[in-house]
Amino acid sequence: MAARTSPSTLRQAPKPAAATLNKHQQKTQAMKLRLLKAARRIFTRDGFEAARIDDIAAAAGHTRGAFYAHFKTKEDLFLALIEQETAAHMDDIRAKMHACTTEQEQVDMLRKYYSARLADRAFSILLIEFKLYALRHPRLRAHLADAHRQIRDVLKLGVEGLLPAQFQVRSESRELKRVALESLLTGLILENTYDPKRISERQVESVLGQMFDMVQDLSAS
Amino acid sequence: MAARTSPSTLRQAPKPAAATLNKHQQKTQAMKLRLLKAARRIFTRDGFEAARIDDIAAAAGHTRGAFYAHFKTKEDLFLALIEQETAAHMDDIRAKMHACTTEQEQVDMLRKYYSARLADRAFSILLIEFKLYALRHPRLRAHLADAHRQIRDVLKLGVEGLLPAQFQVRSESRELKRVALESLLTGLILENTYDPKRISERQVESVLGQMFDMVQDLSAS
Amino acid sequence: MAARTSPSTLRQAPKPAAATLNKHQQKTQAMKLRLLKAARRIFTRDGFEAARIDDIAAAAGHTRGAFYAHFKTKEDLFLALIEQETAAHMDDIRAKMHACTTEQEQVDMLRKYYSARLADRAFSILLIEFKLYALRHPRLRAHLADAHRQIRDVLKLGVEGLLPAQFQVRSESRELKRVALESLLTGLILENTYDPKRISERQVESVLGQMFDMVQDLSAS
Amino acid sequence: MAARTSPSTLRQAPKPAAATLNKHQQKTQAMKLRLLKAARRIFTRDGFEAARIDDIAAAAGHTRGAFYAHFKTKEDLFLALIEQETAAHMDDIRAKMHACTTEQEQVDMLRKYYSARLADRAFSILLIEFKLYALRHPRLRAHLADAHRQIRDVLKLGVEGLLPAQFQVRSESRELKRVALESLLTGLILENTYDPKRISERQVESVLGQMFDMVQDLSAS
DNA sequence: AATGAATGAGTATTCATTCAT
DNA sequence: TATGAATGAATACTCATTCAT
Repeated sequence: MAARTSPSTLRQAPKPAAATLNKHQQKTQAMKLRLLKAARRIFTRDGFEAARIDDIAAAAGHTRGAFYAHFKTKEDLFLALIEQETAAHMDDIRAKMHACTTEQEQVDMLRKYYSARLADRAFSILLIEFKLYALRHPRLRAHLADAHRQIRDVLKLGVEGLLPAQFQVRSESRELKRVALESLLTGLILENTYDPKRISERQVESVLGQMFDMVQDLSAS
Repeated sequence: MAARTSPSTLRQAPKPAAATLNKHQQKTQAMKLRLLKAARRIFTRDGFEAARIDDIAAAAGHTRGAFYAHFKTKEDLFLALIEQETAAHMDDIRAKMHACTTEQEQVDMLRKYYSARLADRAFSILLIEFKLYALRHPRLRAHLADAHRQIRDVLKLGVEGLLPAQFQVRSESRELKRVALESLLTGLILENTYDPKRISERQVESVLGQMFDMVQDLSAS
Repeated sequence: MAARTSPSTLRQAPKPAAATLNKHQQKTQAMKLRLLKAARRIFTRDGFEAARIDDIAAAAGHTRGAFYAHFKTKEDLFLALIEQETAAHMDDIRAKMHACTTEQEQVDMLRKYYSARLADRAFSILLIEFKLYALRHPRLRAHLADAHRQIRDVLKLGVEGLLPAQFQVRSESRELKRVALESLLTGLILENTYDPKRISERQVESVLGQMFDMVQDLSAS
Repeated sequence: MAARTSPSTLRQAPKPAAATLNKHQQKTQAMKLRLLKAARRIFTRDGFEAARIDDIAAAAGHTRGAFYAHFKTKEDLFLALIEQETAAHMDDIRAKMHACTTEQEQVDMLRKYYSARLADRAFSILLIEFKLYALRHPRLRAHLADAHRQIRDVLKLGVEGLLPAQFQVRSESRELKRVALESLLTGLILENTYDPKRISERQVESVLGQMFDMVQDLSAS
């Protein structure tokens, strides 16, 4: 019956959760993770639209039916994947933040983070494709964007307060800067992947780094 | 029939071209243009994959058959359209540059140009889709990127020397700045269209404007 | 498990039956009845093909597994339901017959019975669907028709002798009249449900009533 | 593009119609008829729901695509088939009417007509199934019933005035009698096909004949 | 050049049924 | 007996492309 994957599914109350899982639930959880792993592989390889459920299920060592026992639709799976990825990113940032002692270290860490996403361009491109898909399906767009935003919001809470001063300004302004950097990153990755001769990976990194430094001067409008 | 539209098809030696065309050729050329115009409308409305040949042909006042008499495939039409549009954009910039008398006017013109593209977001999105399509079809990617670059290069020659001082630095640096701004624009348009609640059109314009001003400080790497 | 439900399953030797049932068997029997009740609701609501096992099981307060512990297949359940209902109808008539004291009362009762079936059109339609299903599955048809007829025959015995004079003629003739009226009812219900504009419920009742009165003149052929 | 088959498609203005058809149109018409013939065979063999478009197309010597060039959907095809059959029946009645000299002959002819439909029970059963299908798809029901009614109405016009006196009463009453007889026929055919032991074909014919005679006394309600 | 009939590839999803617990 | 994860069969319809005129 594939319970609708809510943003919190994978991040339930930490205490009882993992501990309380009986054998059955553990198996279910494992299967879900296997499917997500397979989905990431197939989605990044073929793109969201071209990816076939059968391929994903097979990549997870099962058949179609198993997939539908865990996810309602292909979109649902994609959202779950985004959530997982976003959560992993957030956890990563959080961990690294804790390891920083000075504010400068934190700034450097964040710059590195954006640069690092270049290494995972396949996922960034997948995200672009998904947004395009949403745009072309108006009835879904609002719903998907909401779900997407919700995922970000829920996970962001855990990072709050850990960011260095210049990212602490008004929340609104902070978010705007983040969007600007992410959009730039998105655009650069697309261009670099489409035509590496026009802009190389090194150049993308350079532009991104400089923009990262400039962004502090951006004023919310 | 339907010769594969090469990048130069629409931009042949200007002088003999129109003159030498007999009535038959003129008719053919007119039909082709009508199809391209229709294609622009349908492609931006529905996207590449969802756009139907029938709709495009109908929008041009004909049926399928007419389409196939002028273009080999849907992809071929898509490519021709992108090429035509890219060329048109470049021509547009060149023309406006010529109309500028002071350096400040030129800077203002360029800022306006970027802002203006916000108004034609449908085409920007189609361009994203085009690049994504190219990425998912490796055999085409290199070819398309080359053709695309070639168009830009040919047309850029006419713009050279017209740009204001701060855009004149090393050509390489100038091109990098342009790519950075375009990428930012692309990313922002995508995000704004996908989720206007995350970043509004006004905010996109603001961010873009500020980046436009800052970009002079970008150093080529 | 789940023994194929034979026509006699629910009508075993009355005496030892209920008495001999131990707690376990009683529970089982109760569950079975709950499932049949749920099945009636779902089948009449959705039709045989569209009805989902999950819905039926859920309507009975359980899950799939419980269903398969009691019935071999969906078809098996369908058959059991038809059998139960047919038996119930016959029992109903018999009981009401007993309650009649004059011949006129009996005739009125019968007329009411036919009218009443209009109120339960959902079941009449399900019965049509059942017969159609049987027709499309030749291997089942003969078996089902036999079982169906057997039920009628067994239960009819109890009604014999209770019918008013004009229904007493030769049993063969009586049965023919009954079939004619039932067939007319079936056809009218189907048409009225399909297109109430062609024949309204009031008209159905009127036609049925007149035919009921005329039927005495029907001669067995 | 499969023009929506309107009730008049097959019965256009008689004079210019057949004559004006050019080779192309004649071919198209022939293909359509071939598909209808195939549809009748497959539909009556497998039933409406179970019949596969591919099978129908194949039976007509073509592939799916050819089918969709002539009919919008399976339902559309079915409606076209009903129209064709109804038209054929009407034509048949009309012709036979003309051949009658006395009123009594006409009544006998009509009685024979109803009896004759017994020979085409497969089609009657198909009609039952289709109505059931419509019932189970509420969003379609009204539309289908309307289309169905429209077909009957259009074709009925041609028979008007030809019917014997007792069928001439008020049109409303006449229609009700017709529905009653048809419903009875439907119900009897279903029962006879489901269980020939309960009511034989001979008995169906007998019952039908007697009802036919009685029907004159039916009063519209 | 243009028409339009014909081809045929391509797939997410539902659900009855089974099976391990 | 009951659960629920997993299996796998089954199918109408769209539309780019081709081809006979």
